[in-house]
Amino acid sequence: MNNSTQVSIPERFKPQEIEIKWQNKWAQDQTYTPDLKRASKPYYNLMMFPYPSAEGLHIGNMYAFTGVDIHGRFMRMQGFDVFEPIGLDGFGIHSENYAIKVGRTPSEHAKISQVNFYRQLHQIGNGFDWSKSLETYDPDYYRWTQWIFVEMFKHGLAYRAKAEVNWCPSCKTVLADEQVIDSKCERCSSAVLKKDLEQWFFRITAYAQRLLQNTYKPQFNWPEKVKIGQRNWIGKKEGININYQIENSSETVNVWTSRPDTNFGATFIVIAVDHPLCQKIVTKEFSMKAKSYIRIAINKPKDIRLAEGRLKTGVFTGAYAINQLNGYKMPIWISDFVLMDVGTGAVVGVPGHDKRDFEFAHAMGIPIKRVVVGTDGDTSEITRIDQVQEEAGTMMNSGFLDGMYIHEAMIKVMDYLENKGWGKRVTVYHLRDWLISRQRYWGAPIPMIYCEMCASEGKSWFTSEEGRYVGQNPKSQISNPNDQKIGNWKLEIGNSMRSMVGWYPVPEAELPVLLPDVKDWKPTGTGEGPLASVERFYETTCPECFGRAVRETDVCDTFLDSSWYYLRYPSVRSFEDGKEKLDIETRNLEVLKNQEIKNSKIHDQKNPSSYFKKSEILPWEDDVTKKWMPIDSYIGGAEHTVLHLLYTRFTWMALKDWGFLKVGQPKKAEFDPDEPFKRFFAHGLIIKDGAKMSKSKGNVVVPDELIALYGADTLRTYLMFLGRFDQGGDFRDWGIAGMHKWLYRVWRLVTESGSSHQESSVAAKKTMAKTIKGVTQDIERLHYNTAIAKLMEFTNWWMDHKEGIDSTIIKSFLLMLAPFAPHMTEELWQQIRMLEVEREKLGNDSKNLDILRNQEIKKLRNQDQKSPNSNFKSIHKEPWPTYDPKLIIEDMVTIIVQINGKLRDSLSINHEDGQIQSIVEKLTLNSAKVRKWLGNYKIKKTIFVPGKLINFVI
RNA sequence: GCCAAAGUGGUGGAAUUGGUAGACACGCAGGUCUCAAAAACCUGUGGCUUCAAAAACCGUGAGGGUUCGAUUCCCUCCUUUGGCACCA
Repeated sequence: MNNSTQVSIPERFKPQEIEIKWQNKWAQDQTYTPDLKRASKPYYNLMMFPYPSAEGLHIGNMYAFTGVDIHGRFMRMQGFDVFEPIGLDGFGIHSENYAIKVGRTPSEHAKISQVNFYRQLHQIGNGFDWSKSLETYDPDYYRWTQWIFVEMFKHGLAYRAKAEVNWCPSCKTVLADEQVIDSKCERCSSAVLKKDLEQWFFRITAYAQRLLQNTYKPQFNWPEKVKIGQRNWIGKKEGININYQIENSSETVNVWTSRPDTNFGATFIVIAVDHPLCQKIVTKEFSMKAKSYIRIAINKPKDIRLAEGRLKTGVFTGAYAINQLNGYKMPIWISDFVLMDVGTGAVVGVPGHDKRDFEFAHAMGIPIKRVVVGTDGDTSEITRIDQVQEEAGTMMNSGFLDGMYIHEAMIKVMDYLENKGWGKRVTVYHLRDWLISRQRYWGAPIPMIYCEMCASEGKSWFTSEEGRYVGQNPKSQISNPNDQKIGNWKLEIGNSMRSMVGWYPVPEAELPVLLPDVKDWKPTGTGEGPLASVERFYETTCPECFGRAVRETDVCDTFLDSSWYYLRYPSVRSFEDGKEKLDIETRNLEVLKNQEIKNSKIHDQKNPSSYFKKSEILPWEDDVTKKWMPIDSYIGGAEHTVLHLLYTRFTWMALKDWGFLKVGQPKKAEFDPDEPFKRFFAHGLIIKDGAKMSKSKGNVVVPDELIALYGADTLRTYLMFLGRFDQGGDFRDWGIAGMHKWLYRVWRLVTESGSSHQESSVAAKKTMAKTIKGVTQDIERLHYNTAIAKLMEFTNWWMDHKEGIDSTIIKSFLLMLAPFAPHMTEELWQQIRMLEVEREKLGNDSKNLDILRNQEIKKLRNQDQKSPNSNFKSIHKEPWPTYDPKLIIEDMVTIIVQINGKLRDSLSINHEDGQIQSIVEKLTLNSAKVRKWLGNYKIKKTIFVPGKLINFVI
């Protein structure tokens, strides 16, 4: 450039050095550790915690966490006390299988992967509060998971019932759905069978109505598609249960239908292969055929049945049910397309108005009756599937319903059936109860004890002193103002009492039930979990009669672990200052020691009132919970938008109903305290080469190498630039270098102009004002990709106008870049601040500034990280930049000139004139271009949008 | 089959409520600097017609509609992705 030897050489951009330095500084400064008790503007920024897989954190996790972190950093700069915790959802089948594969126990493996995950989570540069991290396999955590199970039980929401599992006869073990491939075992390829097992369920259906209703409240700030997902899953349907008398029998068949309006067209009944009536009503003539059909159908795996498509099979029972409406004799069939666990396990067939019923009737030669006329007016007989009339219409061939529109007929016929005592209106839900039991090892043991002795006497916890006490005073535990919403509490208890004979929850003082270390376990061959072969685990004494008893050996579904973790974060036990969190082993020992002490006291606690006393000891601190709940923002993957969120909402509601949860109350109606999340946002997925990343496809990208090469700042910014945060993006390796180039350019622009101190030009101020406005709006909407684009636009402008940019503008720019590239911006920010301090001391003696600057940078770099710097204030705690709205108003506007809606010219005009149609019209019509296009045509119409557009219609 | 989301240059993607389609980037091409290379910087880059410029025309999965004007709203269809699945 010039001959001067004094030109300062910009400091090289060394992300690896800078990043570690600032991560340490932030930790020392506790930049991201809010005072949970004293925070004045709490903002709980929650992200879905990761499932620690074998490979470690992958780029998809990093994408999600970075997006959430940017939101958190933005809110912090808006003046909020942001709490952003992280943890590990570490129980579950994948960890268990992987551990088996590498020959470790799951807990050994968990320790290794925990170290790896936390290392990776540190290096991505998120503003995590590391003093509050948790792991679901930590006894200190699952103690409370078990406590929630116990409370579910005590409140009648946990019960046992039979449910089908996948069973591999060769491995003698239960398989998860995902371990079944083409109805064969993933490990040994033998055919998978179905097996009925007694399992634990949570009665989430008792909350179905409330879970549904809340989604319609205006405060329910979730994306529409996620709301729809929740509603469809709950799947509320109004219908009627009809009891049909079986001819020549004392039995009746009970059928639920949502279309009783078409009941005059019912010509048959179908019951499930495992319906109890199968044993009772089949006539001798048909019994052989029926038995063989049932035997084959009952073991037919689900996917084989699916592969057979809509092909309808079935057997006639020989029995008939009478349709009371018209006396029609409906043959009763048995078929595998009817499922026992849906509705009443029986269907009434109306083949004229249901395609599936038509297929069945058609295949079996059952008569088809038309009872509805659609808009096409077709009243002919229905002989082809495309004639099946499922849409709305008018009734015919339906006695007293004839001529009515179906909706009117629906009400009339339901009233009629109810009046006659033949049916009863019933609302059903697609939602089924939550299956908690897993016949596995790596999970929280279900904290229940079964006592054979008590069972033989018909006793259970519900007949114990404590159980009776709670049972008599349900209201003392439930603070639910709208009780009918959760169903009849006493009834639930009643239901549980009957099926729970012999069962006792592990006394709270004995929790946690520790998962024993097992070096080698084998399937028991009975369908029980691996713990069933660990004698020292399952052998115990009955809390009631002190006789020999056994523990439940199933473990909890991991969805239970993740249904309450956000409640634990703010109350995670802090260990002594300066001490690292205890590792699992040490903590296990600690808990064991406590348990010994507890065990010795356990049986002193026979006084029922102690139950209530103990309920004061909770997994959370009331004051902290009240301050931070409900969650301000929850962001997570779209794949969890149904199950995880539904279970979480249910757990929250239950804990709240029982009075365990003290929630912050809204001042107006800005949020709903009945819901755990004020706002939920679903981010998109990162794909690679057009497909979701998965190990089997071999397209998993690991962030470590990329961070080593480019630094976390580059990777973060690149990931956020790929596409809109709610839509995900396609990861390509070659794009990241471009992002690195840009950040380096920013580095150079800032360091090069660091020593200049001229005034900003008006143009620069305007450009920055526009940038602040745009970037702020984009970040608020989580449109990070366009926010980055706007910052890039600014740097492009900067390149051409270096002389007009002062440190105020540079600082605004760095503040906006800070959430994306937190390390680099911190470094540059601190350099500028030091320089400013020095400049104040020296006055504007520019001669020495370059030298000074280099000295300061050296100082900064070599700063002893251990010595606290009282002057330090992180860029991440600085307020977000603001702008003067007056600067946004452009002097000149561009008016688009259209003729018949096509762009023909544009006109630059000053802002005021651009608002006035007559001026714009006059100027436009003067333009030669426009005159050429108008020719001799007459202008029929002129459309004018002030400041934007004028359109002549000719 | 049902539910949800999406389809825009060679590529990833932009385009508040309908108002300049392709912002920003990647890639590519040409250039400056250099002995050379890298880095950096500059210029160009939807298609088509054209030596070029200017200009016109075509263009947001396909077809139709509403409108002065449609990537945006409506209808039909096709394709892709995710979820559920014989749900009575």
